[in-house]
Amino acid sequence: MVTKRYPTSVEVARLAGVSQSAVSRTFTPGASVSARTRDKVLAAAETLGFQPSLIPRIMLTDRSGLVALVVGGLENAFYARVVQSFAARLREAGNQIVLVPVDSDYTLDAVAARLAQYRVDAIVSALAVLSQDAAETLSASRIPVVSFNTPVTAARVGSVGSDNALGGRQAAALLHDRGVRHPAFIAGPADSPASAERLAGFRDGLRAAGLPEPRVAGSAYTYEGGAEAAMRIRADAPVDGVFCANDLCALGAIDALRRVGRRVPDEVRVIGYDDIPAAGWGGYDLTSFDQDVPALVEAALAMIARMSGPESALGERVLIPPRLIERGSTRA
Amino acid sequence: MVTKRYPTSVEVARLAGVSQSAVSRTFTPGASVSARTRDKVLAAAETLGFQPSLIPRIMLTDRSGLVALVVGGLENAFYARVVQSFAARLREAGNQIVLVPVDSDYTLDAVAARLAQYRVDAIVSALAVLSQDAAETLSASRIPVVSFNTPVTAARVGSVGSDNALGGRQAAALLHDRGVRHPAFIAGPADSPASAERLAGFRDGLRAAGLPEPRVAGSAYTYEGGAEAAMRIRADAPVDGVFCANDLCALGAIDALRRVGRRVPDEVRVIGYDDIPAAGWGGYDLTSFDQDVPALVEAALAMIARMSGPESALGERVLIPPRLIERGSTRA
DNA sequence: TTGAAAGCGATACCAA
DNA sequence: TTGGTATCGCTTTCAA
Repeated sequence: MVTKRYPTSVEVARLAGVSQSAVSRTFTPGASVSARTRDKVLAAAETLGFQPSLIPRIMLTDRSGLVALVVGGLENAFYARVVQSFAARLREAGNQIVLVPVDSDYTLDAVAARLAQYRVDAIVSALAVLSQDAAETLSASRIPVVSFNTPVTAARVGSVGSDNALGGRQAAALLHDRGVRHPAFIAGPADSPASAERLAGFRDGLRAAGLPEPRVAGSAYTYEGGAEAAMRIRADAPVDGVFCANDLCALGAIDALRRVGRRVPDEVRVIGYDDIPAAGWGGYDLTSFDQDVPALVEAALAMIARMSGPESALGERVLIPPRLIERGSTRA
Repeated sequence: MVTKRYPTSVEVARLAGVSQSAVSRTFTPGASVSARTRDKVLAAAETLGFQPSLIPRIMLTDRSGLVALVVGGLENAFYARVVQSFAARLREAGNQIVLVPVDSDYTLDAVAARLAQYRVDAIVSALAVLSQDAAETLSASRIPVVSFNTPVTAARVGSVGSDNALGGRQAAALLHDRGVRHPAFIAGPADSPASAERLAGFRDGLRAAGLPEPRVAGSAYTYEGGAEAAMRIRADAPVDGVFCANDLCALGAIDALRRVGRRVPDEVRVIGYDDIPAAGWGGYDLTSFDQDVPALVEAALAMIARMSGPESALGERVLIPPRLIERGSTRA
């Protein structure tokens, strides 16, 4: 025999000697119930351990109060912070987070369908890379989608991101100011739009400062990737300033450079992106860009609210200016 | 006017010219439908963009397929890994994760009620500290609860954790072996059971090795906390070996010690716990304990399965032996 | 203020 | 293989 798990409003009503409707009203803020009835109901509910189910309400309203957060790579502290920030704001709004960690785009199709079946109210993709195909799959679910740091064009899909080009330009200006003559860029995955935008801005800034084209090496947005890329760049040419697509890469690069005897920042200046906690740690003291996660999250939620209305905002994009956090890794 | 968000099986049935039951069967694996009917249904479903709702099924079965994961401090890479590991296994089982980041115990009461209303199938608490009160709140929800790294006693609440005492003993043995004479322990928060157990084991091990009682300083399981604690210990006495309650503390301690000119590992050996990625980074090369997250997760899921049955396992506890990962911070 | 009754959108059983 | 119908636990009219 299957154990009955939850008491229902009917059982509470029976115990309290009132109608089921009375129970429902007691748990509906602002409904009209007499104090006497309410007390009886609450007493009965207490005895039975009754918690009104939210499920029927979802059925009635098609709104679940669930917001899906699709993430890859929580090991990057930046995304951990994004999740925390979302969580805090969504909780204030009474929503729950459905976390969907994803390894690659491949699993995203199945995920989108599943989320639709749960009637989630919105999907936030915090994937470093979101393919156009995947975006369209999500778009087809008719659920408002906001993509973090990946501009995509599809109906009911908006995007919010750091102003990467601006950050890139600032990085170039700072390195120039610190006397760098031979700049390099350690990129993220080839298909990462954020990395591409940071590089584009970096190039613009270098050009404006009269500096040469940067050496470029790709990595994987990871510590190890940054270390390898730094070695490839170094074998290539004399480099005295490196802008990295994110902090994890930058930390790997710093360690790799030091391992082969290059001094940071004395011989090579390094800049990262994200301002993760480790950037401030003793041995690194990494100059970086704070993406302003709270502002990003705020913008994402506002966009979702707009898209949840009858008319669907299409392809909207919001950029948040990053804040340069200067530390020791760019000392002149 | 409210926009209708999702097409229903009735609408699909009408369009396909079949009964609603036929639609349901088409989407029920292993149900008997003729190929002809199924094709008509699928075509209609495709046109309308129909995805069968999971909500009615939850109502019928009281099983949502939702598992709640309560976490504090995702900024600790260890918990990020725990979440990823859970996610992977739960997805295989067809479950979704409801992520509940929590700042303190205080919010946990509201959280438990909310989760009960969503009819989540289980709750996993990966909080570093779970008070007895909070455990009882969760227990009262009648939902199976598994607590990570925090032994608690309450009905339907089990716990899974690293064998912290064993780790502590191994840490003592290793330090002794490396010639340490003046040991210290940097603890987590005063109410953290994991920290207390690691310390207890460490004390046992030191005693067995004929070493003196360790100096002890509390911290907050953070980088900054570890740095401060290291300074307090140092002001106190000559210390040449430090076992830290977790890696984050250990990294902070290493940086703080080096800042004041102590050489690690030459003058002071350091051991952490968790084996987070940063432990392997160049400047640190921190010896640590791998808690074996996959095994912990496996054990937690098995426990949940047992508790979901009719009879509720009470206060069960499973310990997983940690693996010592020796690196440069404990070179003799 | 209260109770009765009609849905919400699926599943599952029953006859046909 | 099919279609009709009861059912899950609520919220929401509608009368009383």
